[in-house]
Amino acid sequence: MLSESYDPSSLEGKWQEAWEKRGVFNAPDPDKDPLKRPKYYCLCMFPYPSGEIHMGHLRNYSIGDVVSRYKRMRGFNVMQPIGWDAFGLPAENAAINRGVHPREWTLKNISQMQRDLRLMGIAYDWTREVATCLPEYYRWEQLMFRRFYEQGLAYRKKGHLNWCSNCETVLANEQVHDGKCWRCDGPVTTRDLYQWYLKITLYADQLLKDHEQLKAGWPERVLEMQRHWIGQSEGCRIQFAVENSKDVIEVFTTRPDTLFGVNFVTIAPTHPLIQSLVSDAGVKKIIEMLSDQVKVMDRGKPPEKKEGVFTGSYCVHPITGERVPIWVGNFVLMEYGTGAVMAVPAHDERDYEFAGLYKLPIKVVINPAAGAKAEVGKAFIEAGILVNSGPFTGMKSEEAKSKIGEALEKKGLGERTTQYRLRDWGISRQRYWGSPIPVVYCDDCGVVLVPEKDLPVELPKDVAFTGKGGNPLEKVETFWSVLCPKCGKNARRETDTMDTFVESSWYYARFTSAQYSAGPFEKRAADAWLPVDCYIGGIEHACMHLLYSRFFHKVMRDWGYLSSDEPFQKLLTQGMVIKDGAKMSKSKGNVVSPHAIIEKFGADTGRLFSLFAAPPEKDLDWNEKGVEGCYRFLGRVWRLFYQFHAQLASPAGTPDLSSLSSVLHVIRRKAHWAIQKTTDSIEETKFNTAISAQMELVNEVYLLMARDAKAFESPQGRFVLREAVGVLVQLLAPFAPHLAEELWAAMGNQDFVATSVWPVADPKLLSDDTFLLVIQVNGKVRDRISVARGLEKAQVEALVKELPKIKEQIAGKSIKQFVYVPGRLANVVI
RNA sequence: GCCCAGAUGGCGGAAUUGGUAGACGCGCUGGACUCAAAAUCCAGUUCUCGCAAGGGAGUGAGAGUUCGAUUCUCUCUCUGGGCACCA
Repeated sequence: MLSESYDPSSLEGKWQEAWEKRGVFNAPDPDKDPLKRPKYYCLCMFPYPSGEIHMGHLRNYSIGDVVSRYKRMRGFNVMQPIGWDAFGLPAENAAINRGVHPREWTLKNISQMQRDLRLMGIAYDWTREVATCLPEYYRWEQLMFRRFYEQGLAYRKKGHLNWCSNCETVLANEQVHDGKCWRCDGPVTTRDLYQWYLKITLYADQLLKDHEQLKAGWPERVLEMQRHWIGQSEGCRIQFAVENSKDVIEVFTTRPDTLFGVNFVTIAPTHPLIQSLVSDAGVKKIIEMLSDQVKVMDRGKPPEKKEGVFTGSYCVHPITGERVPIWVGNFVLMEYGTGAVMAVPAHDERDYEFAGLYKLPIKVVINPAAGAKAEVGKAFIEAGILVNSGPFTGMKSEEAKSKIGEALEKKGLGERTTQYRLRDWGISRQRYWGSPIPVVYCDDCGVVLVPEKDLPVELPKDVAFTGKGGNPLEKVETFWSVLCPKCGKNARRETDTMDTFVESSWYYARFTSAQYSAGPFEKRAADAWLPVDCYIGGIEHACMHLLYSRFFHKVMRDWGYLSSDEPFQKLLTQGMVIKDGAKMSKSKGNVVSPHAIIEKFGADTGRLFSLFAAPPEKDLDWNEKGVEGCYRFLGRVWRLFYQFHAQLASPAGTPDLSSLSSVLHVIRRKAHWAIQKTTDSIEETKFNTAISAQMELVNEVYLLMARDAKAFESPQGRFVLREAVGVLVQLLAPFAPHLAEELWAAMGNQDFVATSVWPVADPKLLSDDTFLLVIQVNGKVRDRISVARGLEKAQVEALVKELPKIKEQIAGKSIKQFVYVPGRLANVVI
């Protein structure tokens, strides 16, 4: 028995329970699906369990839920899992600030957020839930680390690293924002530490090339960002022998064609050869100064002005044999290329500026090609024709690039290579709350992997969190004091833990067989489910997470763990939730809690608004009035249904539909139009327009009700009404699933609307015999008439010319042209 | 500085990809219902001139292509995001 007014609180919990009890959203593996449906793996980026769900989550999961509920109704075997990205710094900070153990804090947050997600009614397969902080999960990561190491894909090196003294942890370059720690905003200094690295650079080429496979499903701007992040450039490594020394300075250049224009070589202040090249103590000091500046630059800020100093040493030009002075420049980065550049001031802007600053010679070796022009007082950086370049004079830049490269290769003084901007991924973190790196250091044996049988290396529970003095694990002797697995002597366990991006690099694969206990995941299941068909999350992950997981996927493929090349077929990046012009955040005090919204209006309303207010990829402006509007719409649906629920409660029979009254015909057409529009909009991931189509359908029915209340009483009227309302309920099901389920049941259906078959529009009801012809004169709309389809241009022209309004316009003027677009408009050009 | 994205009523946003600009929602105005209010239903709502019929302007600014431009091209301004002396 339906209540008179829409009361979400009385029905949402009921349906959530019913779905879960019947396991409606639990997906059998595709190769074991009794219904043999095609698979659809829909995944939202899993949350960090920070405590409460926020609006960004509500939005993210509402989007994912529309996709997965829609696909299910379209006949797919949909798997939408959920889990927890549960390692990370906030838990450790909570331990420091509030004395709660990170594990307790995290697990408590998880159970809180599980409740929240259930309240939202998201269609999750809870049987596949994972939490990355549990040994059942991270043990496999340790196993994979072993493989990385065994295959030379993991290595240790001392690095010049960003150090946050606040968090007492190393930060990746990309985790430093404005010279501050991205998480705590504390100041960043530098430190030299041994770190574990994963060789993502080895896959740079593939990560770039396989963009080809992603073109159709990923937003172009994300690919663009990754392209820049990987930063491929073709060029040459060239060796400049240091005069009177065995040392060699190697440079990388994308312009070997300008080799004869080298006036000097500039090396980074942190270049390893500095000590041997610079003798004078005063000069050393300046270089130290420069070196400090480069450290600043490493953190994201270029030096205000170029500075440099002559080392006093020379090197030898690889082809001409000329003496080339060696300078140190504060703008040369040790991290990119070789830490040294050949300076060609005539054809490089930075070198030009530097040469001007220190009054260095500028030798022109490229002339503009015919038609092009060089500007006076500037470097000519484009390609052209070589001059003053010995045997290469007269060649075009492109040709010279390969010819000079060849010549260098012959002499053994250079090679053509591809250079990447991408750096290897440092994964060591000096933190407690992460997966231990399964390594032991032995004085005799060196680096020794923890044997597979001893995995997982579990985090000790009894640890003190003071917030001072580095990683708490270093103070747990029972943890780090171990016997060498190889020789049995006293040894020391690695106390660094892994970057949490490691966990999120393969969780999507774990979901395919979350309970599997013989490996990270079962190959059969992974191959059955992967790649993820639709991956949904924030654009901020464009370069880090989305590159790391692509890298992991390829490595796992090469190990034979799975067979696909790419993890995510389609990527949907969603915008931020904004309120009063700023991102919703605690610090800004403009947070609206999803809880409050669910309590006041129900989950359906919250979901609906987050989908209606903006298309997914755009920022969403939170507006309480708009939320009320969505609530009103659902109420309108409810009242419409309530008014007729006696008629709607059972099937309407099959009356003759060939002679419908015009109002009923209009309703039918609108219902089928709404099916088509909603379907198209969802396919294009424009959920806002899908919802507006449903609103239009409701408005149409209301209008008829107001004008001809008895129209629905005839057998045909009953049929049309039931068809329209039934369609509406189904179209609404991915957006407002609880309400839809309630009304579906009230229509006498025994199954769930969630598993019902998505309606299909009747094409006959989508087109019309006539259309509204727009008539323009010189491109300006002057009239509109309804005309039959299929008229010839001449017929239309005759028709148009007789219209009084048009006659008036063309009186006394000659017609230059008559444009007719069938089905749309006519334009009279006078 | 470089790269990417964007700019449409009072507001959030539509527009079949070159063909009626402003769907849908919010807000506002008026009406019905009510003793009244709320809720609900109906109507109107880009600006501007006009009593009206009707005219004019209009998608950040300026130019261009076209019968026709929110859509394509160029220049500029602003906003958001990313990267940064990348050789």
